[in-house]
Formats: sequence, C-alpha cells, structure tokens
Amino acid sequence: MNVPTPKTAANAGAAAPKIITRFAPSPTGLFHVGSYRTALFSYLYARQHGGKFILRIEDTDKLRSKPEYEANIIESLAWMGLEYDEKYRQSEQAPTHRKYLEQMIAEGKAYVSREPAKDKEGNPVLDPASGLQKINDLIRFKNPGTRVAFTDLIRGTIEMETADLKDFVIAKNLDTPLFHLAVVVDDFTEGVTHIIRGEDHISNTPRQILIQRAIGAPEPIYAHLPLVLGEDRSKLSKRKGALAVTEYREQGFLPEALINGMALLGWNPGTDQEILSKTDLLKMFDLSKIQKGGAIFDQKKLRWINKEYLKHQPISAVEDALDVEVSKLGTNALFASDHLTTLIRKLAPLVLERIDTIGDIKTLFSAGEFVYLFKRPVFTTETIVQLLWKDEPSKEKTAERLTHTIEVLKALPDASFADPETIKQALWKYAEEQGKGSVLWPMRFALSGATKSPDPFALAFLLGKEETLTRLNDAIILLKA
RNA sequence: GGCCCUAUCGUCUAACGGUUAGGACACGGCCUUUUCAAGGCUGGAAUCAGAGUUCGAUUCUCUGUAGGGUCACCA
Repeated sequence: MNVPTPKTAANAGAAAPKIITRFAPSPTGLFHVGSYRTALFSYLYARQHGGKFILRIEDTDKLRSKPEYEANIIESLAWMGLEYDEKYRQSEQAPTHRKYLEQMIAEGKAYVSREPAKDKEGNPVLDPASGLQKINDLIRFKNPGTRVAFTDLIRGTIEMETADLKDFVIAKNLDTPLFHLAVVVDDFTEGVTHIIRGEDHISNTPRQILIQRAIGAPEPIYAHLPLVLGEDRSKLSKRKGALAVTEYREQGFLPEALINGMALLGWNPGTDQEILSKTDLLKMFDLSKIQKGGAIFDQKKLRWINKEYLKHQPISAVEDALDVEVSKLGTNALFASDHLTTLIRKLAPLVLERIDTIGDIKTLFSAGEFVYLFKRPVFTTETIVQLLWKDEPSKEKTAERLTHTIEVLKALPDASFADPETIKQALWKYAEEQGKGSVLWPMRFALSGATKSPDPFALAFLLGKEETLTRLNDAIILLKA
C-alpha cells in the first residue's frame, strides 16, 4: 500500500482524527476544474476539522484508466497545494473487494448470475473463438427493494425507492469489482466519514447505502455539491471547453487564483470579500452554506481574480516571461544583453498593467505589442502617413516639430531619461503651445511605429536617449523624402 | 420517459417573513488622456408562473413550467 507520511501536523499527537474525507477521481481523462472544486471542498472540510484527506484513484476500469491521467491528477493536486494524507489505488484493494463479495454471496446478499455478455450499447458480444454468443458470470446484488432515505448536508433529506434498481451488477467476477461495490468497501475500510462529491452521484447513493447495509458498514455523512456547468448549463466536460488544471497552469494562471475562483463557485463567505486566500478559506469555508443550484464557470471572472493576485506577485514573474518572448524575437534584437536586461526591467511594470495572466504576455507579443521596442519599426508608404497627426497633415510642419523635439531631448542630461515624468516636463510646454497632439502623436508614432502604444514619454524612457534620438531622426528623414 | 435535484441581474451571488432587492465579473456612458491600456465616477440589468398561508412573501406550502442529473457487464 502506498501511504506517504502525513504532510500536515494538524493531528500530530492528537487522538485519531474524527473526520475523514476523500477525493476519488477515476484516471480516465485530464483533471479538470469541476473535479478540482470537489477536491478543494473535501480538502478544506478535512483540514478545518483537523481531519484526514484521502486521495483514492478509482482505477477499476482497466480499459479506460491510464497511468498518465493518474499522474496528471497528482501533478494538479500538488500544483494547487491540496496535499493529501493518504493515497490509495482502488485496483490494489482487489483482495478486500473479493472478501466482501464472497461474504455477501455466502450470506445470500449477492449471487452469481450467468448471462449473455453485452457491450456498452447493450448489444450481444460474440466469442471470437467459437463465434457463438459469449456468456459471462456476473455478480448481482440481491436488492431488498426497500425505500432508502439519507441526509445530505447541503440538501437535507433525500428519499428514493430502490425497487426499480432491480438486482444491479456489483462485479464482473470475484476479482473484478465494479464501481458501487468498490466505493462502498473502500470508504468503509478507509474509515471515510464524510463523502463530499458531485450532485451527479445523488442517484447512486441509495444503491451504495444498500451495499453498506449488506456488509455492515456504517453510513457516512453525505454532501452532494452542485455541478460546475458549461456555457450550455450542462455538466462541464472536456468537450464543452472544460480546461484541465494543468492547462490553466500553462496559460499562466496562478494556483491561488484558481483556488479562489473555484471556491466562489457555489459558495461565498457571506461578506463582500471576493479575494480569498487558502488561509482565508480554511477560516471561512462552510459546507452548510453551499449553493444548491449548479454554477457556470466564468472564465472572465477568473481572469479578473488572477489579475488581483498578479498585482501582488514579484515582478520577476513578468520579467522572466518577457525574457522568453524577447529571446524569441531573435537576432534582430537591437540591444546588447545588459541593455536588454535594463529595458525588460523597465518594461515589466507597464506590461503588468495590461495583462490578466502571465500567458497574456505571449499573446501581446504575438499581436506585435511591445515588439517595436526591440526591433526598429519599419515604415511603409502607408504607415508613413500615420506619422502625421490627424489635425496636422503637413509633412513639413511635423518634421519641424520633430526637429524641435529632438533638440529639447538632446539638451536633456542622460539621467533625465531614467524617469518618464522628467521627459514629459521638458517637452510639455512646447507640446501645449503647438497643440499636444501635433507634437506628441508624431513623436509616439516615430518611436513605436504603432497606432497603439504607451505614451511617448514612457517610450523614450524605455528606449533610452540614444535610441530615441535615432528613431526621431529616422522619422524626419522619412518625412523629407 | 421513470426517479432525483434545482430555480434572484447576461454570469457568480447577498438579503432572522418587513431592504429603494445589495455586491462582484461582464457590458454601456462620462472623466482623465496624443493613441492604447490602467485608474476614477456613473448607468442599465433579476426574484420563472399561478394559487395558497400571512397584516406582509425573494424567503413557507402546493401545482405548473423550465433547466440539470441519473437510469451500464463506466466511474
């Protein structure tokens, strides 16, 4: 068995934990945000009560379970900081499952049933060897057909008639248990006290309770979470745009933001506070205040949350991403490497202003934003026209103003270029006299070659004195040509 | 279709049976501004419908409607 040392000290030295929750995903696909929220709530509940949080990989479906998906679950959980105290793999519990199966058969609570094999669509399966219809021995649960009621922490009492469930199949054979049997036996043997899972399991609960009673297991406390929905209000799935947790990581989302965003789906602290750290959640989370209806996951709000966290991140995160993008620009980059480092450091705060996630930096660069800082803009006959301010279409006048701009900047000591505000002050009076747009627009366009960019003073500050003067000069030459 | 769950702005949600039904995201407008962002101010926007209980229903009850879940030799 695979039982790592408990990673928290929550119950060190204390009596046996009273509350045990579990997260039980099947490794049949990438771990997406819907499952992730279930894990988060189970985790929070266990930690809040000094209990234990168990990860159980439900890999009894040998055909669909893949090791890479299991790895993805573990990787995602680790990235999100949801540390578990114990880990089980359901397939490794087969002897225990067999034991209870045998016991139930011996007690007449289950029986072996010889039936024609069926595939997923319910069509008969042929035996490849004989060509005849294949026959399987299945193990069916002897359904007492009683009415089952259970209490749900979120929904109150739920009652269901179990007779129409018939004698459902609980195992393909003694060594191949199916979902319901495996879940009940594992929750029992692992001592799970609180089952926190998705609403889609509500209708599974009565048959699992039936099995509990048959093997003499106590009934755990249930909490069925509302579903996380796709845009079409149906259960979130991969094909409906559900992203894997690892994909959010690749897009540059922060784990804190994802935790925060997920927690707010179906739950709120009862105050207007929306930015909530894991510590806040541990303090404020309350299972009984969870919403009953499903919730659509709003990507835009997640981006906003991420931005809030990004503001408080060390700026080096932005600088590192800029490094990567700039190095992709290749050999055309204008500056020597030490100047490049300075430029990136100056640029980072400006970039931070216009991104929600670190991944947006890549998007910005792909769209050509900021690229002009590292490569001189190339003017064409069309773009040259844009050097001219809309209220001042005269090339001569514009060239004249640029010339004056150069003179002012040239007169400025190098140190003044360390601050955009100083550059602004130097030019402001002249700009106001001439009409701001007719001075500032050509200057900005000459420096960036773009219709959209930070203001000209910021550009001059970023580029430095020498490069700024070069570009302004180039523009004048162009205008005169 | 049977069974089950759910129902407040476009979205996430708040509101001991008494509120001008509040907030956030998104959206619009204005301000600031040479452009684009950012920022500030501001606007529009909801109790699914119908009965009942009550002096009074978003809130309690019932019915209807709508949406969702589930009905495997998947989990």
